[in-house]
Amino acid sequence: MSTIRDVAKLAGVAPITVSRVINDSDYVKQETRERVDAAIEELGYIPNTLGLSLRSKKTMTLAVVITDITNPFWTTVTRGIEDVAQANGYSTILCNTDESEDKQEQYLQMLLRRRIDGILLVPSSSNPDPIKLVKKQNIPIVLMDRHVPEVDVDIVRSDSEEGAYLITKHLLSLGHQQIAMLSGPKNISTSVDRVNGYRQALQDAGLPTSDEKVFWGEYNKETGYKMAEEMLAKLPDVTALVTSNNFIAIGAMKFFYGRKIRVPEDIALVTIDDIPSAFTVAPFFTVAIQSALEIGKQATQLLLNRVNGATDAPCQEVILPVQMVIRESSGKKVF
Amino acid sequence: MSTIRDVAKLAGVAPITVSRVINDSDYVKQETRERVDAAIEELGYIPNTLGLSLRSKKTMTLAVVITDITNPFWTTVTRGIEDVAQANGYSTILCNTDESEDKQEQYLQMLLRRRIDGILLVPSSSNPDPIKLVKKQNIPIVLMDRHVPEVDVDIVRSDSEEGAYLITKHLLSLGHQQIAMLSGPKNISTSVDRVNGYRQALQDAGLPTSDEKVFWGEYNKETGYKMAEEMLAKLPDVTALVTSNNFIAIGAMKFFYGRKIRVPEDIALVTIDDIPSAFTVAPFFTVAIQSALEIGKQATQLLLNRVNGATDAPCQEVILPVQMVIRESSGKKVF
DNA sequence: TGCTATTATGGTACGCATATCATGTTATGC
DNA sequence: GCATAACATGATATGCGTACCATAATAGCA
Repeated sequence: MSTIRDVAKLAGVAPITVSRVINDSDYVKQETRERVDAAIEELGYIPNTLGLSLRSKKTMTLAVVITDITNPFWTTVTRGIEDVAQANGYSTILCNTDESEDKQEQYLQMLLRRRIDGILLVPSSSNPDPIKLVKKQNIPIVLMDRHVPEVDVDIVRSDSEEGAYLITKHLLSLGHQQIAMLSGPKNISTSVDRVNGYRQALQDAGLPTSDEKVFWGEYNKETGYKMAEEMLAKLPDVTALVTSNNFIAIGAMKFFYGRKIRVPEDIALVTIDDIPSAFTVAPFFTVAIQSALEIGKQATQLLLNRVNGATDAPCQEVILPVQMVIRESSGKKVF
Repeated sequence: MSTIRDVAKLAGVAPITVSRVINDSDYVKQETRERVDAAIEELGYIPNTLGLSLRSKKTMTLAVVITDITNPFWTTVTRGIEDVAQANGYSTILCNTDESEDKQEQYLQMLLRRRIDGILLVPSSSNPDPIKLVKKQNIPIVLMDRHVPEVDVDIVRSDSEEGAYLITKHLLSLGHQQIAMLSGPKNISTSVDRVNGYRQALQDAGLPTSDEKVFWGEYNKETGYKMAEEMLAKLPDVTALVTSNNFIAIGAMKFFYGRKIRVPEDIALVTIDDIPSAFTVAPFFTVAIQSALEIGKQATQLLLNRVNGATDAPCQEVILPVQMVIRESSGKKVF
């Protein structure tokens, strides 16, 4: 692979002149420019950004660290990130942690070694240490979706608590009194927030908020299934269900389907996080929708402000509103 | 951010000694090692791979260029790639072209500039030029899923033709004679192959293979919907449908659902590419399943063989078998 | 004791693009 | 015709980690 020196030699100029032609950064005589362009063409020269990055201490790269690449919610966030990054001349590296702290740790190390300019992170747990490590290296970082205690850091997230509150209230307004919650992990803030929103709604309605109605699991279909099973065994009187994300909802649905329990006739079901329309024939779930694209865009904008040094303002928390969409799964009024 | 020289100074040794400690690459006295480790710790030193890559001409990075990050088929392929890459000490950069040739071109340029070690590409069209460009730079490249004419290049793909052949034959075996095909784009090999498989099955059954029964669209839900609509208007006698991928199938289903046309009672439907179980309550489509994970793994293995210089064998084409799974959407025997 | 093998450490140069400074040439204005 | 501005090109140094070569101290052995 040829270098700028090869091009220079072939064109009979100094390397710096080639650089000037490529970047259009200074006076170059038309005739020289043509000679250089011809040499570039002939050699198939492609500039090497490694040398440049080494010198400029800029890689023009942002890292995106998400927890589940198979969840369209995150790929949509990623799309938002890519759009804003690209528009500002930045590339992105996408890393998938599978909700594993170990993988997250490994990826962060790798990214720091590569001197990427900034990180967009969905933390795989509430452990603040990995974030502290990044901050210590003075690499700008913005969290998405989940907050983490003990660190001062920019974050863009949806109002999980409000979302859960809204959909729970919707169930209450339909007349349900026995409402259970199938939640995500205890060490992820969104799970906790959503449980809190659910509890708040019950409390505001003057209903008890017993711990036994809350089930903690993972953000996936399998534990959704298991939690629904467990719930039914323990609490046969439950008439409505709040699930903490789309996969849990599908898992629960699968369980009910297998047991010939009808949704919403036998049990009403609402969830947070929509199932992307590409996968659904007819939207069915009553949901609190987070605007994934917006999370990605705003987080990236925030990050770029830091990266470009445009801001050294104190860290901020951007909380985006959620939107409730009422569909079939929550059913009609029950009295 | 500190450098190896800062560490060296603090530990009172030469930079190269620090390098030896970090990489465990040569004799270092225990006591020196401890001093260096302490200095690394104190400064929070993280090695910079840019300098190394510049010198070694290895970035230990593979690029993954896919066409649709929201399609779980591709994210599963990506997962397979990541697994094998990671196991061999390579990182991956994921790029999403949205089926756009322009975006693909841009990404390839960017990747070449970064001197990534190899590329795993799902070509966004049958245009061989972008691939020729990469080959000209001597960067190993492996295609996935789709073949492209006029270039000698490694490729790992499923047997699309066979898949379409199998599911069409299944429809024939159930007694259907009027079978239409909703296909992907004309300039993507998988679409063409699948149409060919469909035609072959009809031909083998002694049925005509008229062009008007084949509809060409995009690999997404929207054109699936539109093609179904168009198909019904033009060919009301059709009793069964082959769709070329999962999103087209869902789009068609949505159309039938809106028109209260029952699948499979009123029209049978089979497709290629499964809908991942995470999104489905009860699997419904009769499908020809491609093993996405396997495509990713084998493609990466092939690529790494080239990258490590283990092989300069002629390019090969790996064709993986597809598996037919019969479910409800194809219905029962009709006579 | 003297000699080779092992252990331990350092100096220099390199890869690539460009910032900075320097120099030379042509055009412009009065 | 001369000073100044605009145009045009180049030499050198830099960032970071390590390959390569060199040196020195210690250990092992005859």
